[in-house]
Amino acid sequence: MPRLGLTTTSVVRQGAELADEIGFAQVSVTTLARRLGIKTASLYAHVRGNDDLRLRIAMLALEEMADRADRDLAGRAGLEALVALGEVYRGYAAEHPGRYDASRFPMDAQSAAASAGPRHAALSRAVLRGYDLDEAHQVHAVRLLGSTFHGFVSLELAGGFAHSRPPSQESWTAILASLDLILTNWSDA
Amino acid sequence: MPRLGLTTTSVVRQGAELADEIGFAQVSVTTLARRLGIKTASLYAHVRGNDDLRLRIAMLALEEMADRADRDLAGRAGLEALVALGEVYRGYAAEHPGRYDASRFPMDAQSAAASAGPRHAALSRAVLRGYDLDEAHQVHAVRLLGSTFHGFVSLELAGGFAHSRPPSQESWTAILASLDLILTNWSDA
DNA sequence: GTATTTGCCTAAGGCGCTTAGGAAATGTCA
DNA sequence: TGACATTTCCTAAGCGCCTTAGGCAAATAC
Repeated sequence: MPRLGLTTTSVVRQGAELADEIGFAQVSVTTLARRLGIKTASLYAHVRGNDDLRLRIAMLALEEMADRADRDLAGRAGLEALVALGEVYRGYAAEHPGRYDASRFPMDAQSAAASAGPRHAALSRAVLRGYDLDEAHQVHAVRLLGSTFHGFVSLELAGGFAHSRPPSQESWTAILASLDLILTNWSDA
Repeated sequence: MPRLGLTTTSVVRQGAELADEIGFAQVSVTTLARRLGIKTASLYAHVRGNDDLRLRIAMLALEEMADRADRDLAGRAGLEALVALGEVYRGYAAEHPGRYDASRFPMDAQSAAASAGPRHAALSRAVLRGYDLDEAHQVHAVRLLGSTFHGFVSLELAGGFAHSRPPSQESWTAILASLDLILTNWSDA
């Protein structure tokens, strides 16, 4: 029997692909093994089990999004940076819906700290540097960005805007403009 | 063997209770049957199966939230109504985390239309009546409210703000004020 | 070329979801 | 009240998924 030369890394990457194809909820050691053409039990050489597999896919997705944001935010500030960061999340969710869902996988504190989660908070703070917020307001602004981006993207992904006009892109643009307005005039609120 | 006199309604209500206690993800015909003190197979007299049970809990949660909003929005307008609507979702999630998670259960178009989902859209539009938005802008504003409320609440529920200062309540207040600012000055954006 | 490690296998136990069919409690109507 | 129909809950059984244990053969180390 020929070997495939799988590693933990490659198995997790294939798991992420599978998530994009059939949905993160359907990804398991069994469905992944089927796709890889091996027996389920064989996967246990690379992954501790079902939860471990799903957790690793989640970590991969968070890393990929952070990498993309690092790249797309370089050299941008203000509204331009805000739009770019939003586009990272929305674009990633559109291209990799399963991975995006995975990134919402609930993690224990240990894994969360080791994940790229903290990088994402730093990315929001980087965008906010282009606005004139003092330290006290900044935390709230970070949370506002996180809430709005995640909220919009997950509603869109779940099909919440699918059967209504106008297309969600218009709302997305309007919402980014609104956020810019808020951040510019934060002190008045 | 004594009968318990279960009905579909009572079974679903107990399922919702169970979701709040152990998390919606853990709710199934098996865990619910255990809690009710009956055999798993017996539940199939009241519910078509696992998915049906979870769907019905989701519909119940949506109805309950809409009822609560109807009650709390009565006689309020403007910022007051905005705060009240936000409080409905955040408060419901705090009191009934499992039910709130259930309300995010992905539904087919058929069930979504039959659910209280449309009532929620109407509730947002009711709040927006207190602001001076023309029809074209209103859709975007509805989506902004939905995104921000859902985004914040689900991040908070997932523990996203748990290990950071200041307490999320402060951010929530700040975010509501921001939304009010946006809605008041929407035309300028 | 031998020894070790590693990748994938088969076998098997346990549990959850679901269907089929039976028995007892409840409801209906003369 | 008593006969019948309905409903509720049961046991039994099949299937699929998750996981562990142990074996064999391919790759690697020396």
